[in-house]
Amino acid sequence: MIDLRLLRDDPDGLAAALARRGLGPDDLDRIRELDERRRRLVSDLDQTRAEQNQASKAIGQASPDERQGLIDAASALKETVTSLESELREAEAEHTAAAARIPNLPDPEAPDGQEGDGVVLRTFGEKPTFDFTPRDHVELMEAGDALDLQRGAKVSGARFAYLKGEGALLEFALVRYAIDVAMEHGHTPVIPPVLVREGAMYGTGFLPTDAQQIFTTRDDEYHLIGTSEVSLAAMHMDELIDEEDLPLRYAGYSPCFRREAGAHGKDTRGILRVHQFEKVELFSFVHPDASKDEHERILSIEEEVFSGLDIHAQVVDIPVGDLGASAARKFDLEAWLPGQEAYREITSCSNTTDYQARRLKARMRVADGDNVLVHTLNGTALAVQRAIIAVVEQHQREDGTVVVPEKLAPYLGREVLFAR
RNA sequence: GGAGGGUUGGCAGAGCGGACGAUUGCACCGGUCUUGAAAACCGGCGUGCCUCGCGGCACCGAGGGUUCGAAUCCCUCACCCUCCGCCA
Repeated sequence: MIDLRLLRDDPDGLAAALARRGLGPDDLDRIRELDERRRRLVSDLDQTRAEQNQASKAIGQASPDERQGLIDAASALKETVTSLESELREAEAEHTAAAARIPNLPDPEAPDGQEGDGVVLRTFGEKPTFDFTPRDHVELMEAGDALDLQRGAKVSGARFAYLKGEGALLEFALVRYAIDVAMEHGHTPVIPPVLVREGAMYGTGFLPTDAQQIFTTRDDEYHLIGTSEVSLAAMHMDELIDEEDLPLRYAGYSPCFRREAGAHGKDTRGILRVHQFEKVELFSFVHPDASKDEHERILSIEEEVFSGLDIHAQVVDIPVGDLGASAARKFDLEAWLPGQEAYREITSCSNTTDYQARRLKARMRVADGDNVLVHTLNGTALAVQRAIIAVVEQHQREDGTVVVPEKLAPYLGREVLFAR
C-alpha cells in the first residue's frame, strides 16, 4: 500500500511517478473521491458519536423522572450512529480495495521499460568455454545419480524431483556456505514456519494478488509459503520497533512452494522451475533513510555468494514495467547456463520501501514526533536448485564430472562430483 | 484428542454495566534538592484516525451481539498456561 497522504499533498508528483508504471490519472482521481467521501463520513460519525456519548452520560446522572425521556432521545441518536457506521464501513472497504491496487512508487533511478528492457550493470566471473558440447544439469545429474525426475513425477507429479546422493549433499553444502556468508554480513540465520495464516499472506502482499500461486491446506486455513520472505516479514507484523534495534537482518532457510499457474509448458525440463524448492533468503527491516544503502548491501552479498562459487553472471537493473507491485527497485543476478546458452535469473533482490511495511504495520518508534514505517528489503542469498544448475553446468568437464568450486569444497567434503 | 485457567498501556497488575483510555507499582523522560550521584518530592509518559487549530472519535486478544451506555454481560474465533492422553 502506498502512502495515501501523497494523494492529497502531492497528487501531481504521485501521478507522474505512477505513470512510469503505466497507471493512468483516472485511477488516482477515483481514489481521491473515495477518500473524500470517507473523511466526510468519519467526521459526521465522530460528531454524532460525541453527542451520543454526552446523552448517555447524562442518563447516568439523571433523576428517575427524567430518565425515560432521555433514554428515548439517546435511542434516536443510536440509530443515526448505526447507519453512519455501515455507510462508513462500505466507503472504507471500497477505498482500501482501490488503494491496495496501486503499486509502489518506482525509484527514480530504476530504468524505464518493460520485461526484457533490463539494464545490465556489470558481469562477474569468467564466461565458461568448452571444447566439447556442454550437457545440461539433467544429463549431468542423472548420470551422477544425483537427481531423479521420473520418480519425482511418479510420486508427486510434474515439476517435482528427488535430489539424492551428491545432489542432496550439494544442497547441504550450498546452504551452509550461503548462510555463513550472510552471517558474516550480520544476518541472523532463521528456520521459519512454512505454513502461515492468512494474515501473514495479506500483510506481506501475496494475498489477494498472488492467490493463484499459493498452495493452501484443505482442512486447516494454512497457506504454504512461496518464499520465506513471507514468514520473515511477518515476524515483525504489528510491531513498534525501537530505533536502536534497527536494522534487523535475517537469513531464512526454508522450502518454498509455488503452484506455477500460468507457466504451463515453460521451463519444463529439470529443476529450474519446480513446485517445491529450497532457498536461503535475506530479509532486512531498516530505518527509512537506510533502505537504498541496504539494497546495495544485499545485492553485494548475493554477488559475493555467487562469485565465491566461481559463477559467471550478470547484474541486471530491472525496468519499472517489470517490477512487482511492492518493489520500488529490483536487481536480479542472471547466471550463464551453458545447457541452454542463456542467462537465467538465479537471485533477485527488491527494495519495497514502506509499501510492505504499511500493510504489515511494522513501524519504528520516534522519540519526538510521529512514529514512522520502517523500510523492508528482501533478496535471495541462494536458491538451491538454481544454484545447483549453475554450478554443475558451468563447472562440468568433458567426462561428465564437475569440479567443485574451491570455497564450496570444504562444505561438500570433496573436490569432484559425479566421478565413477 | 480430553479437562481447567488466562489474554488490560514498555513490564507487573487492579477494575467485573454509567464519573474508566483505564487505580497503582516498576521502568522511562523532565524538574527541584545536591559539588556530582543516589534517595526523596513535583510533573510528564499508549496507539491510530478526523481537524489549520481548539478539540473530537476509536482501541482493554480479534470479530459479532445485548444495552441509552460494555474493559465489565452473551456468542464465535485466535493465542498462551496447567494437567491427562498421544507423539518426533
